[in-house]
Amino acid sequence: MATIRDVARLANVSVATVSNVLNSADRVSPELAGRVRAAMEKLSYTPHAGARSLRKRASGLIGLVVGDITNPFFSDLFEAVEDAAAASGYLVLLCNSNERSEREEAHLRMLRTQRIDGLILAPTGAVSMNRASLLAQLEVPVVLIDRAMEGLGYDAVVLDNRRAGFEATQHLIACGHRRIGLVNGPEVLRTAAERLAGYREALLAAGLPFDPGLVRDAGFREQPAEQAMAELLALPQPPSAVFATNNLMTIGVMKTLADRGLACPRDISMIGIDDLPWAEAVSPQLSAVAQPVRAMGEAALDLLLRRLGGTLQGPGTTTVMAPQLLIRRSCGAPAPGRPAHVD
Amino acid sequence: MATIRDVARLANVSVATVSNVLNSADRVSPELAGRVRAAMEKLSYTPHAGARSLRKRASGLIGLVVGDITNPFFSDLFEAVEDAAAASGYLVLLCNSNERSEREEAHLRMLRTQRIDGLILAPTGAVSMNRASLLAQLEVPVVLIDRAMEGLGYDAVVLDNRRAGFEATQHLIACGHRRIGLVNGPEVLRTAAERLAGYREALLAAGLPFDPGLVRDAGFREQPAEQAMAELLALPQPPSAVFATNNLMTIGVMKTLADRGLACPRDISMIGIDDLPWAEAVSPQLSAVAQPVRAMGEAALDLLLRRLGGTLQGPGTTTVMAPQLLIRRSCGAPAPGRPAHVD
DNA sequence: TCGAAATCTTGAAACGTTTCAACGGGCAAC
DNA sequence: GTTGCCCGTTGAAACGTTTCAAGATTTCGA
Repeated sequence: MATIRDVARLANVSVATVSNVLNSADRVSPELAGRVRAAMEKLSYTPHAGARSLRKRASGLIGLVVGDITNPFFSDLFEAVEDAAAASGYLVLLCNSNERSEREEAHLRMLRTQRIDGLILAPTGAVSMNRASLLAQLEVPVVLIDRAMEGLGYDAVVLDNRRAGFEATQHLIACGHRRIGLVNGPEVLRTAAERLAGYREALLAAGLPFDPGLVRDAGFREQPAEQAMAELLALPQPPSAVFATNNLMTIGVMKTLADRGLACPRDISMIGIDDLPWAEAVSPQLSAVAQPVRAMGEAALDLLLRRLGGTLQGPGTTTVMAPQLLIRRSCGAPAPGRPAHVD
Repeated sequence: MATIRDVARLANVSVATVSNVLNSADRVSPELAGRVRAAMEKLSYTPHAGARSLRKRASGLIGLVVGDITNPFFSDLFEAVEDAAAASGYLVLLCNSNERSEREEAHLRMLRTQRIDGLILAPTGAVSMNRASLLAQLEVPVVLIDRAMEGLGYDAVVLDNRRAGFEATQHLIACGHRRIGLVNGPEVLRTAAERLAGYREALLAAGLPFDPGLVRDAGFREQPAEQAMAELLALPQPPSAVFATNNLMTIGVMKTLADRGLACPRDISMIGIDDLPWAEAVSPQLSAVAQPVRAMGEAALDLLLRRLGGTLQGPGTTTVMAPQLLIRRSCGAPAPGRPAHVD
């Protein structure tokens, strides 16, 4: 494979000149630049990223670590981040921790040996001390997404979880429901706690009682959500609507409904947080509170780039993004501007 | 950040020795090795991948380029490849071309700059000459997945597409259908052509006529599939079942059905290629011909590693994987061992 | 006890870049 | 015609590793 020396030799210039046309093109005269570019073309020269990163002390790499790339939220996130990063000349290193913190830590180490310039992290579970120190050792800017980690001083981009919980619940109430099941994540996680708070707030605002028996912790996972939904249905007085606070649990809930032959909104209504790519492909089309994933990814990368560029300094900021209520047909209300669904 | 020199200094040995404990641990005496490891620990030393790759002429990086990471097939594939690669000490660089060949080519250049050791490629669309030469310039082993590219001599891992088409169609026929719509990809792609061939073969085997009016090219994409399904429904004599040859088109078809308020299998039956994570969460649960994605990813990586290790030599081989028919409830046949679905 | 062989350790070169100080030549000002 | 400056170009050092030949030490057999 051709090196920069080969190019220099062929173009009859010094190695430094070739490097200059690559990096600061204006420092070299048009004539030489032309010769150099021709030589590069002819040899189909491609610089060696390792060597470059060694000398420049910057790799052009950005790490993105997510819990489950199979989850549409994260794959959309990757897409958004990669697009934005490419526009700024960065390459994104995706790490999939499978929601296991050992894997996540192994990945962080890997990213350190790659000398990434910055990291976007969707932390899985709670913050161990171990992980905090791994992050610190990275010695690069870190932006948290989806879940904030307090006290570490990192920038974060998160959903307005309280509002998401509020709007979903409020919509259900507006559709006439008074007993609303909540399939939530573990309350030790801030996201789950806030979504629950929003739920309670909407109940309160409508003068409805809060019944703890209607809320279940399904760990933000699909299987437990199936189980949780089954429990809710087995209640002496089951809810007439259910609200699942993430997409995995939405699927779990739907599975249980499908198993029982129950249809929305005929038998029970439902709404979830996170839109799903196939939400409009099922009958009835699924209402949801969507996260602005793309915008979140872009915001995170923007924060990171500003830290890298030095434009942004000081303690970490938290960017809160507004959820978006998508009214479709799973809660009994007609979608705006469309005739009601006839069963 | 600590370098190998710092470690050497602290452990009071030479740089070469430190390198030896890192690479060929048995070449160094237990005592020194202990000192060195302690020093590394104390300095929390992490090697510099760039420098290493520069010297070793091997980066430990494997490229994976896919058309759409948002597609469950590809995100599952990434997961499988990453798991297997991690087990062999490789890091996977994921590139998402968004099904645009310019992006794909940009990515290939990027990967060359990174000096990847090998590439797994799910080619988008047809093979341009341009891309063939980019691949050649990589100068590393390449394994194709999902779609083979003939004449380039690369290893490939593909589904037995003919059989997938055959089994899906046969199942529909077994459920009593005689007019079966086919929402297919463009026949210029081998995968689409073969799936069509399987469809025709099943028809033939059952003594049913082949009606070209029942097959549509929806470009393997969702939107066109919606349209195609609408056309099929508008036929004077619409099909009683439809077979979509990938997951995106399955969603498109379902959307059209949902829009029309049509249910499976009550109003029309359907089956798709590619299983979907939520196939069991919808009513009725969706039958499908699944690709063994994990096994395919592992096979591809295995091929790659064997090329890298020199165990595998000579012209490229093609590994054909068997599809798996998942009978659920969207075609009217009762799932085995379960009572029929009552509507 | 000596020499040879085996084992461990190390200095130095090399990998492909970027960067920086220094150089040379042309040109304007005096 | 000299001085000084600016601009484009370059040689060489440095980045953090691995590798290899050679040096040092130990082991063993004769």
